[in-house]
Amino acid sequence: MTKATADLLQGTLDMLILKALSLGALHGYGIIQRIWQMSDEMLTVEQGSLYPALYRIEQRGWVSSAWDTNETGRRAKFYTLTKSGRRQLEVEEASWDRLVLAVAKMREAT
Amino acid sequence: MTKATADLLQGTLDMLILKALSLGALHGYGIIQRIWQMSDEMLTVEQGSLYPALYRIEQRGWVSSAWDTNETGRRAKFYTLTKSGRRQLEVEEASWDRLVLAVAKMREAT
DNA sequence: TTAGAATGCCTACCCATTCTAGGCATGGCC
DNA sequence: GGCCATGCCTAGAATGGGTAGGCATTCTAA
Repeated sequence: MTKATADLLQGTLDMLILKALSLGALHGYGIIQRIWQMSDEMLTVEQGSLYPALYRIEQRGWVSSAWDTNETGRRAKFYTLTKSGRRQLEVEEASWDRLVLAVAKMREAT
Repeated sequence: MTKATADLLQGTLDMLILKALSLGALHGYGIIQRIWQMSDEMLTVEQGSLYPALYRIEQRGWVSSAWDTNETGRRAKFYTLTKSGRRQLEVEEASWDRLVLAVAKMREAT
């Protein structure tokens, strides 16, 4: 997983994490890989960004976490999207869409 | 100009300012209004965000400024996009497009 | 067998940018 | 005269992502 991507914009990471978890519970390290794959290898999330973000997101009640073992038998902390998190994802996606639309309008403007 | 919009994402403001100025030189207060209009009244830029951003952008050589009088005879500081600023706008638009594309990929992913 | 890469978690600190909340001056309009 | 719009600016807070570490375990290749 080599790095070939630009930095994220501040404010997009939560949405990406929630989106990744909407496909099923996953541990932190796996979230990074899932975002990488889902985005066609365009989005790289750094561990130093992810773990604080997961903490933040859990505090807000959008995910819950539990230690478990993964398929290879290693201990890992699995995060699950909560109902509230699913709603939040919708909110953030809608807000993202509005911004993308607004910027598109700017592009068209003469 | 009532406020009916979400906050910008950190990192998008420069692009918006440069884009607004790509339609012609303008003073600060006018940039806010032009962004508001170009975006179909979706994007509100606060003065407290704009003026520091303009200072930053001028330091980087992307705009130049000069005091002048506007059409109503008031003194105002007019900003003009430089060659370097025009290039920067292209860079930021391309990077924006990449991010939008990557997020779209995330949306499609199963 | 042993070194290093990959997997997995975490923290402290830095840094950039945006917002809030003010201040100030001028001009137009009721 | 008073108020709103126009026009510029600043200080400080808050946010959140990045850099750069640390640590433990497991797998793989030399």
